[in-house]
Amino acid sequence: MGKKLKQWLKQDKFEDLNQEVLLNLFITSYFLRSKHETVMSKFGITMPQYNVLRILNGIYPDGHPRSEIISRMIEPAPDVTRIIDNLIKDKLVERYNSSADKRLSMTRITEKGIKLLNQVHPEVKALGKYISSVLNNSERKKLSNLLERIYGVLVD
Amino acid sequence: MGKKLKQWLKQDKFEDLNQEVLLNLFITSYFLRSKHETVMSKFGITMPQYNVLRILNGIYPDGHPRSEIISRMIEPAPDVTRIIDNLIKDKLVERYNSSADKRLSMTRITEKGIKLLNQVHPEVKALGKYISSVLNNSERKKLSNLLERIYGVLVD
DNA sequence: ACTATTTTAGTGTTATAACACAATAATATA
DNA sequence: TATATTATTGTGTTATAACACTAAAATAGT
Repeated sequence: MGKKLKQWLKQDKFEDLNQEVLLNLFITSYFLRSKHETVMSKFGITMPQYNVLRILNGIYPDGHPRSEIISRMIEPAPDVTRIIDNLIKDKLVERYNSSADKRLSMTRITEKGIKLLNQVHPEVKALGKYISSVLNNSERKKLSNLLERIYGVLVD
Repeated sequence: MGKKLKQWLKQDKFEDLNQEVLLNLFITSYFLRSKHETVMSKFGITMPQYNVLRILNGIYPDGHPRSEIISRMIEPAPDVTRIIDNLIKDKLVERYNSSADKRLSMTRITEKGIKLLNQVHPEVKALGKYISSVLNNSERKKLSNLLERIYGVLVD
């Protein structure tokens, strides 16, 4: 119990169970995010960029205003403007103006962006399969449920 | 099931259970890290800085070489040199040379650093109590166990 | 209809992170 | 012992993140 945690941190005791959960959560997230980033870098994009592409792909052929993109991100980034700027440089997305609300700066994914996403997708899915290789169906459901209860109060 | 996740991402369906677990993990980690960072910023330090202080506190009055600090971090940072530089500016840690191995740049926490850590500690613990307010004892143990099994292969 | 407030985007600046590289010391090998 | 390899740290550079601020347009209130 807590053996892996001890190995990771080279530490042999912890404050209490809460701290143990907290640390395990951070470590697991870091572990998986690293793997994720490795995949993304193979395609020349970063995690936040992938996130934006994924969101825009969901509403293609329409686009989203900047604020909407932020609110749909896993980790809302304050600097989405520059993330989009960089995606535009690579022609993976494009900006256009909303006729309804002139303040809004809309962004939509391009065909090149979709093509890239389709290449990335299988590798992301393979990464997901790793999880099912270590946890069975009911365990994954249980884990998902426990996690949602932690951040759940926020979205109540 | 997956209701909170849907609310967070404003998305109504997911690839599969693996993706659901992955997303919930990232979101929960982000959620807790944000709370953590808010606490830290009240004391004028960042998360990586807190991490280093916590590690050095564990071996006080001795110190650790840079490489050892990195290997004990939750998220190993490549740029620990500068993190330490900043901590030295605030006199929270200090450098000294190892007589055994002249390559090593040792760092130890100062009394001021320990004092700060003692102030931060109750607030971090309060954050931990949040977890026990939403998950009971056996649930936290279960969660911890499931998480360790995900990153566990790495430290085998 | 006019004014105040709110929402939204982008920019400028500073700090931090990521990555490659150089320098020095220890260790391994011949 | 002499040399090659490895380990460790620090620096230089570039890119990204964080934060405050400005400007413009929409909305609310009078």
